[in-house]
Formats: sequence, structure tokens, C-alpha cells
Amino acid sequence: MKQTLSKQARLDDVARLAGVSSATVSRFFNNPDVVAAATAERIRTAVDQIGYVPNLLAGGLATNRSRLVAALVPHLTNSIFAETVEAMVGELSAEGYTVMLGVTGLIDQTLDAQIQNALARRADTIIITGIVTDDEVRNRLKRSNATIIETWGLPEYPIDVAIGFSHEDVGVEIARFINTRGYQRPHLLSARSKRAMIRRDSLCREWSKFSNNEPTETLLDIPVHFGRARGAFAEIRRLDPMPDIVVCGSDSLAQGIIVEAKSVGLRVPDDLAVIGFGNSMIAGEMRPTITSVEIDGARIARVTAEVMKKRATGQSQDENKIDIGFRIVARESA
Amino acid sequence: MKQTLSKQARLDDVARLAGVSSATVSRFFNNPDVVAAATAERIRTAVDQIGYVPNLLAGGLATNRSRLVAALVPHLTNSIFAETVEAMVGELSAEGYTVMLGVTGLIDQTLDAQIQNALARRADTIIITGIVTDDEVRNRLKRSNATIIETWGLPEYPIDVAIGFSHEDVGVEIARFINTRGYQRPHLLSARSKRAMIRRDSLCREWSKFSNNEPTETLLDIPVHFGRARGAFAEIRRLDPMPDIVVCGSDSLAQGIIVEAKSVGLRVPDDLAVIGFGNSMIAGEMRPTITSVEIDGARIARVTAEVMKKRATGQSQDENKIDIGFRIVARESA
DNA sequence: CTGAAAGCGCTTACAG
DNA sequence: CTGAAAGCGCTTACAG
Repeated sequence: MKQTLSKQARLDDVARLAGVSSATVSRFFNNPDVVAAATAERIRTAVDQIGYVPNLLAGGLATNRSRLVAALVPHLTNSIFAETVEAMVGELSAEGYTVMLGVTGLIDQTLDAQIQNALARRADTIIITGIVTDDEVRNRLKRSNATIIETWGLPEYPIDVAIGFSHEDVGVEIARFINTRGYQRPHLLSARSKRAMIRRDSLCREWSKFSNNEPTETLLDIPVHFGRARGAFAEIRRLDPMPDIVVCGSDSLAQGIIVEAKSVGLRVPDDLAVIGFGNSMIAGEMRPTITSVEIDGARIARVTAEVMKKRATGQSQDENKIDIGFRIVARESA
Repeated sequence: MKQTLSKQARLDDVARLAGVSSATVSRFFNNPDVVAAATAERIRTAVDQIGYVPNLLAGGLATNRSRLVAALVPHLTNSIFAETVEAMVGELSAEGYTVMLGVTGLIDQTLDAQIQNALARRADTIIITGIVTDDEVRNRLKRSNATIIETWGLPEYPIDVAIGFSHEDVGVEIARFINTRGYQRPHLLSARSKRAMIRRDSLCREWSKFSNNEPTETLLDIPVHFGRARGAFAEIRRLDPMPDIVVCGSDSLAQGIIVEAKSVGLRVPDDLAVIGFGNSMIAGEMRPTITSVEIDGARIARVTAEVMKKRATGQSQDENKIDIGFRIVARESA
């Protein structure tokens, strides 16, 4: 059991001990070049002696810069976003930022509430997964002083800056890939999400140039995970004629389809081909290895950090839509 | 491009507009019962009109309560901790807390640095995955006013409160399970982590009561993921006699072993049995379904929230070691 | 290179 | 039920 009465050391305590003013101690932390070497040494000693830890709440209030960045994601588990969040935390912690995490896909945790919270914490930057469509929320974000980064999509008019790729183009490229490889009857399997629907629509549009059979499809409720592939596979198998390739909304689903297919003796890709999405680690490691669409989540994190740095140093940010692209990685499964 | 000059509304602005003092507006937010209905109504209108968002930096400074909780995990991807973090964010956001995320397993991101950051942000609660052994760090945490929660383990002397289970007991129970099921030659496959080593040691100790053949083992460097099972499986296959059961440090590894085994025509569990760890969703969904050790990550989150509530309301916390237990879930793979 | 002092936007004990 | 005022722990323009 801890005693909770102890008073924490303040800047003043350090100052007194080191025989300087608190302003100088503050400079020691934030602008060290400007303090004399001998003074710095005395301050360092004092800090160590009393175990001083700066209060960033007070610092943030005084400077109007919280060094806090809010990362808002739909989900963390079974999700393509976990990698990006991890990369983001790594990238931004190194720059001295603290990442506050908001999960918007849980019950009672609306995006709206999470944004309100980020605003109240005076986050310097708010990173949103997806595109904000609600005008009320858009305006609230615009009025704030925070840098707003919409990720994973490229809206026509970003609130501030968008870092992502064209889901439409992904649909087109997958359609072409399928056609080039000679598959005839694609089946689309994905979550009922806005972004997935955009990919679906453009895939179908492009596919209609090659073939008259419209792709069949299975839509899943969110959150989607590995096991949901089981029911979907049963459905696919009952189709007549059976599809010859399943285009999945995630690598996890792709993996599930492969496991199911193999368990009934189908060969992948000969009897049924599979394409994933996200190119997670598992795509390259599954047997067979999974053909997937690579989205460089770490790059989203990196570019985010760059944009933030530009903002912090007052440089102008010329592009407000940054396309990080994507790439179909062909492997054994399709 | 946003204009960044706009001044944000303050409590005072609301007060002026509503014709009250800022103290009353503050009460409206923090202690609504105490303000008159008519006054509250005027304040509400004013808040909406100017789009006021409270500044929690200032609030936290004034109250010495940040409503910030730091969650420190080794990894997020391919990790058993993602579920707990997600549950934690859900649980704690609902209580009005903000979760700041620290990832300690990345390069340059030591636990030490993350703790320092949490302390500097004046987090009310710091949740650490694992046990802190460094005395220097332990003392720093003890001196702070934050509630410190060590999770996943049950140290003899928690810094403050520990919520977890006995890794030793897990080892013992697995050994007994293996023996009961009649397996003869267990192989241990896990990450080179402190906690895994504790499980390993106690498993071996218990196993020695049943058999003279010591378990063989493969230790992997962190971070461990699905694909690492490939090399491990090759190693296992070369053993003579070959093990008849592989005890894995994660479900993801278990899955990997199953995929590898099947790809060379081995039957699971008849030719090679597999046990996972964590009982993630995938354990129940894989084919064959995976026998695993269930750790209730969501419960860790729930209990954490309870402890925090007790602390916040000044109730005494009688237990400082809370055992959430574990359970072997027997399925098809072993 | 350093200090005195005002200010960041809240909260709350005190008084009424 | 409400207000005036002090205080939370920093930073920084200004002056030296």
C-alpha cells in the first residue's frame, strides 16, 4: 500500500536546491543550449537528488502545446490497424509525443465522443482512421487548432490533411489481376464497411469490362475475424457454379478460407484461389502463402510524423492529400 | 489548409455570455447538481453557441487529477495483449479516463522511458504489463502519487497492486494435462521471455514426477509471430524420437505449428498434438480447434477499472494481489 | 547567461 | 445557489 500524501517536487524545489531561478531550470529542460555549463551541472545534480519529474500538464498549459497525439481506430484486435498504431506509437514517442488511444468501434465509444475527448485534452494532432463525413464534426475539427489527419482514405476535401490511398484503384487493380490470372468467377468476402464497399463497387465496375458474370458476394458484420470465414465458406461452397477465387477484405479472412478449403480437401489455389488484404505478416507465412494487397501502415505512421514536424516548425504543408499507394503482392494462393 | 490563429473559447467566454461567473460554469461541468436549473440552461446555450470545449490540461493541473491512465505493453501486433488493451480502453473511456499507450518492446522505447513519460503526464494510474524488477524504477514509482498496477504476473511484493495469475501454476497444470492425456514426449516452444521461462521451469519440474524424459525445447527471440513456427517445426521434426506434443507460448505459434504439420501430411493431434496459450479467438476457430490456456484479458481490464474506482473514491484497497486465474480449454488439437 | 513577473485555463475553499 | 480570489506548476517576453 502506498502513502498518497507525499508532495511531488516542483520546478521551484529544484531551483532552490540549485541556487538559481525556476526560469533557468525551465530553460535547462527546454532550451539547454542557453544555460551555462556550470549552472546546468548544478541543476542536473539537484534534479537527481530530489527525483524531479517535470509536470507536462502544466507545461502544456503554459505553451499551448500538449505534445499529445490522439490516434483513433475502429478496432485493435483482428485488425489491420494494430500495426499502424504500433508503428505510430514508435515513431511519435521517439519525437517526444505521447499517443492517446481511442477505439471507436466499441459500444458506447462513438467517434464523436473520442474526438471531443481529444479536443478537450488539447491534442496537437488528431489522427482519424477513415474519413469524417458528419458536417457538424468536421466543423468542430476545423475550428480547433489541432492538426487533423484523416488516414486510409483520400477524401475529395480533407478536413486538413489526408494520408491514404485510393480504395477505388484497389478495386480496379484487383479486378485486373483476377482477369490476368484467368479466373472466371470471383466471390467477394468482406466486412460491411464504407471503405470495403468502395473497393467492391469499383472492382465490379472494372470486372464488367472482362466478363458478364457479376461477382457473387458475402458481407459480414463488423468486427470481422478469422472464424467468420467458416460460415462464409459454407455459403461459397453451395454456390453453383462455385467461385474459383475469393477476394477477402482481410488476410485473416483469407487465412480462414484457406483453412476451411483445405479441411474439405480443396487445393488452394487450384480448386479455389484466395486473395487477402493488408499484407500482414501472416500473408507471407501461411501455407500456401497468401496473395494480398500491401498497404504500408508504417509509412502512414512515418508520413504522419513528418507532417506533424512540418506543422510544429511552422513550415507550410503544400499537399493536403498524400497518396501512399498500394501494391498487389502475388504469392501462392492466387 | 486550416487557419491556426483562432483563439479557443475559455470558461470565461462562456461565463460572460451566460451572465454568470466562471466558477459557476465550472460547477456546471463538474458538479451539475449544485447549479440552478435556469442557470444551467443559460450555460448550456452559451456552451453550444460558442462551441466551448473544456481544457483538460488546465483542469488536471488545478485538481491534481489528470484522468489519464497509462497502459504499457510490450507489443500490440501478434500479441496476446492487444485484446486486453482494447478492453481497457473500452472500460476506462466509459469511466471518463483517457488511455495513453506505451509500447515497451520497440527499439529505443524502454519501459523506463515510458514510465518516465507517464509520470510526467501525471497519469492517475500506470498499468504495466509484467513485473518491474529494477529497484531504481520501483522506487520512482512508489514515490509517485499514481496508482501502479502490475498485470499478468503475481509478484511476491507488488509495487502497489498486482492483477494476474500464477505462471508457475500454469506450468504445473499443463504438465498434468499432458500426462493425463497420455502424451510422452512434450516439446516446449516459446519466446525467450521471463514469464515464459517461469512456466517452462515449473512445467519441467512437475513433468519430472511423471516421466524421465525431459521435455525438449525451442526458444524464440521476441517478437514472436506465426511464421516463426516454420523453423521451429523443422527443428522439431528432426528430433529423434519426435515429440508427440508441442506446448506453444501463444495461439499464433500453435496455429503455425498446425499449418506446418498438416502441410507435410501429419495429422493433428494423432501424429502431433499442439497446445496454445492465451485462448484467443482463433483457438476456437482453427481447424482443428486449438487446446489453449485461457487468460481472461478483459477481466484484467475490468478489475483494473474497479481498483481505480476504489482509489478515486478513497476506499481502501485491501488485497494487493488479485489472482484472476486461468483455465485449460481442451479442444481438438491435444 | 539569468531573474522577476505575468500568464496559460481551469478548480475550489471561503464567504455570502 | 453563486462570486471573488488564490492557487495548480509550468513558460517566456522583457530587462539586464
